[in-house]
Parts: sequence; C-alpha cells; structure tokens
Amino acid sequence: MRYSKLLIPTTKETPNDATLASHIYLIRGGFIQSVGGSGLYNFLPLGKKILDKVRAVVKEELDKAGCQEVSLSFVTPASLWQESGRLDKYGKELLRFKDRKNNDFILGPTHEEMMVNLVRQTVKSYKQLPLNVYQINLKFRDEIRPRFGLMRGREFLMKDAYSFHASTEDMQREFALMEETYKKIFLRLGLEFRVVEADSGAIGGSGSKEFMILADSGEDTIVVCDSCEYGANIEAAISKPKSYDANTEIKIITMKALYDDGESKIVHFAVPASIELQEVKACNAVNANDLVACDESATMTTLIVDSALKGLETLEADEKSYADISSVCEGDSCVHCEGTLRYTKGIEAGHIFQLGTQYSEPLACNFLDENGKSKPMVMGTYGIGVSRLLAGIIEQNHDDKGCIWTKESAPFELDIIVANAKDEAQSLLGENLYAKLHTVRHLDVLLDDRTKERFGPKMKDFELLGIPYALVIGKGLSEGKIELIHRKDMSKVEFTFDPETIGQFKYFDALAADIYKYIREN
RNA sequence: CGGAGUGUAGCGCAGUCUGGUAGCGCACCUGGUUUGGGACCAGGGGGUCGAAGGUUCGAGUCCUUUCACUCCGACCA
Repeated sequence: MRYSKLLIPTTKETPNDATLASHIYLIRGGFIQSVGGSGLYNFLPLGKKILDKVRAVVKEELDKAGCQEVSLSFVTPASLWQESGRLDKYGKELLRFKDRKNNDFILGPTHEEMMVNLVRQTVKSYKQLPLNVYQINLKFRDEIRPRFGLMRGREFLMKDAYSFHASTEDMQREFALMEETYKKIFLRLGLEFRVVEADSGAIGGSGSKEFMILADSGEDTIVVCDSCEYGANIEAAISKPKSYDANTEIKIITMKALYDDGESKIVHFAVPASIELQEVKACNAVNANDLVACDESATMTTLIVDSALKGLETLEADEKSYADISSVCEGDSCVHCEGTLRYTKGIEAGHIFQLGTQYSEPLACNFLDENGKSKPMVMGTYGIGVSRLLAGIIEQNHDDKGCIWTKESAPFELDIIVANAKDEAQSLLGENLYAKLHTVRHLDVLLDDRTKERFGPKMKDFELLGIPYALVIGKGLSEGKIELIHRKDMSKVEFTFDPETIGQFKYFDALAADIYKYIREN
C-alpha cells in the first residue's frame, strides 16, 4: 500500500492522559483514536489491520484444535442472566438498558449464558459431545476505572470459548488441549509469557490458569520459580511450608467479610508477624464475596489461623479454623522443586477455567447419556483478550522511538522509504521494487511515496509504526547502494548493484529477489 | 465509591488571581525555496472558551448549579 493514500495520522506529541508505552505509541502511531468517552477507542486502518492479524492467529490455532467459531448477539436479553442468577450478582460493571417495549437488556461482558443457551437448544445427546464453540467479538464492561488505552478499555475484543462435555475427565482433557493451544498462539505472536495458577474470581469454577505477558507495567504480581515451570498469580501462589516455633510473633488482622445476600460479619485472621495476609486467599477461606478493612475488634468470634501456625498458637475463638492465608514472599522455596520463588509483573491476556456444571445446572443445559439419563453438561471456558494482546505486544516490544511489532502482528513486513520522492531515480526504483516485492512476491509492503515529507519524518514514522524492516532508497543510489534497516536494533545491511543498471527493469528483479530472500531468512 | 486535578481550534497548552477586540506551538490550506533524521520564508482557514443560570455597560475570567474527562486507591481479558 502507498503511504500517500493511507490514513495514518501519526503525531509528534504524546496525548496527555497516556502513561503506558503501549497507550502512547498506539495513539501516536495512528493505530487507534480515543473516542472521548473513557475506555472507548476507534481502530484506524493500521490498528484494524493489526487487530485482524492477531485475531487470525487466534482463530487459526483454535480451529486447528477443533473449536468452532460462532458469533453471538452482542445485546443480550436480561432474562438469561436472571436465569443464571448473575443479573444481580454481577454489579455495576454490567451495562443494563431497556428497549422501546421496556424489555430489559444488557451488553454482554462475557457470554456463558448466551453460549449455554445456544447449546442447550441444539445439543441433546452424549453423541453430540464434546463440543467447543467460540467467538471473537466485542465485550462491554462498564469498568470503574478504565485506563491504559487498550489495556483496560470498557469495550474490548475478546475471544471467548466454551466447551461442553459428558464427563469431568473429558473436560480436563480439553482444558489441557486449550492450554497447549494458547501456548502456540502466544508463541506465534512473539510474546514472552508464563502460564500461572490463578484464583477464579467472578467467573467461578476451579483449576483456572492465567496466561501472563511478562512486562514491568503489568498490573498483576505473579510468583515464578527460577528452576521449574511453576508460576502462580500472587493471589493463588503457594510455597513450601515454612516452619515456626512457639515463640513466633503473631499478628491479627480484622476485616469485614461481605456475602451475596448482603450479610456481613467480622472475621479475624492470624498470620506470622513477618508475613503479609493474602486477601484473596483470606476471602476464599471464609467463602465471602469481598473483604473490606474495618476497625479492630477485640471479640473474636470467627478466627482463621494461617495453616503454618497450626498447633503453635494459643488463640481462642468461637469458630476457629486453619487455612493457607499467607502471601508468598520472594525467596520462598518452591513446593515442586526446591527452587527459589521470585516476583515478576504480568499482563493477564488469557484465562482458562474448569467450570464444571456451574452454569449448565441452573440453566438446565442437559444431555442424555448412554443410559438415557439426563445430566448437566460439564463445561470449561477459555478467554483471550484480543485487543489487550495488541497492548501487551507493544509493552513487551518497544523502545524510546516507538513500536516494534513482532512478525505475526506487524502492520506491514517492509517499509520502502523513498528518501526524496521528487527524485526521479529514487522514485523509479521505489516503484519498481514495490511492484516486484508486493505485487509479484506478495510481501506486505508499505511504500512511503509521500512527496510532502522529507527523509526525517519518514524515518520517524517508520520507527514509530514499528514495521520490522525499512528499505531506504536515498543518496547512496547513485553509487548503487540501498540500505535495509532492522527496526528491532536499527542495524543496517547494504544491498549493492551496478549504478549503470538503474532504470533497466530486468535488474530490479534480481535486487528484489535478494531483498525478499534476506527478509524471509531473517 | 473515596482522595486529587482538568475542561479554551484536530492535538498540546497560555490567558482566569486583577472582567475590556480569544492567543501560542504542532497539525491543516496556498505560493516559493529545500530534500539522509520531525526544514525555511510569505500568506491563510479554523473557537457557541464543557453546559445552564446569575452578577455587570461588558464574563474565558466573578458567583451558583451541573456534566464530562484524567490521575491515585479497592475490581477485571
């Protein structure tokens, strides 16, 4: 494509609300445009192109794994959510509205209900199972505080897959297959990532794993082992139990636990004084929806003691129990291999869950087994934040000049920069190499043929856009030299030819072949 | 929802304290010069100053109300 014809509104100035590299460069590179409303973005031509490429990678790998793509209605009747019981539970993130007949609707933040509804109407027999259906569609979550551009928008593109099985074993087999499939997707996109054990949160279920893109700007803290594969979100991380003696100083934390039905109760947690309480673990230990800070209370009715202290403390309470509620610290030992655990930051870009029958039971998504007996289907659910992946790729691949897209995500494979588009020889070579590489060899080439820009801005735009290679046709031309620049490290390779042959079409083919070969082999 | 802040041209900002013709940089348009690292000269277009109400001869500026957005905390792909 020709730069002169494309809508690529790059800017020199940074938008004032952007702090994260991905946010800054996606806006400055003209990939996306803020809509003004918070957490809402338009995708401009280049952003859309990248989104489609990333989406294609996701689709290809899922299809290879036997998943089937569908597309669910974005607007969801509220009655379905009433059925699953989530309408009241989900809270303000769920955007609700009415149509002209005063019927209630929501914009889907996730689509378990819709997908279960699809399947329960069409699948009746064990012979039709297993089934894994997915869609890559918009989601809307009315986030309390959207921020960081595509990292946490209110409207975002997500791949959500749902699998349906006749047995837990078969669901677990699919869960493992999805884990492998996700790894392939993340590898193809050129991401450095880690699969970690996670807390299931609002989606529910057990045995969930998160796919974390490693980046300092990540919002999640993850615990990783330096000698084995073990990794876990800090919310779910465990370490080798530490030993304490009776003299260990103990601290007690008082919190208020909130429950579904609006009830709440004061709970006390006891952990070694040197260790932090892990709130998510603590919350799970009392089966609460949420824990909030509250004033200290001397009367202990409900007490949860960290299991590491079992038998060592002398605390008394009406209701006393033990649970793992302590935070894993850096330097702790791995439960699997004696290695040392350390913290790192990650961006949650994928999450896979073993759901069981949590949705199939209330929504009566049943099938008849070999004995003609009706049973709820066993489900798994698997998500990838597709638009978030774009942000993640840039968080991991950028420098102070701009984006550095990975091979499968780059908006173009090559940027042919004609340094001075009014120079006839330069322009001629640019046009002909473009024809040879793009039209004949099907390399995805951007021809920077702009006559109004000089060399400087063209280089700046190349750096900002993060195209893997630039071919610079400029001053060296009269000596038979053109340069290929690697965006990643800005290193240069020269291609030479006899300057006498400039203008003779047949020689372009050999040059184009050299360049093509070089790009494909590096 | 708690705390802090900001709304003035497409973007980034000044002007508000002390009321008196709405400005600057970038971007954009025209002409010319330039052409390997965000060029230069000359000319030009673009604003209900977030909104509503009030005070005043006169409001971007003062008063009241309201809306939106951003940043820091608790939730999420």
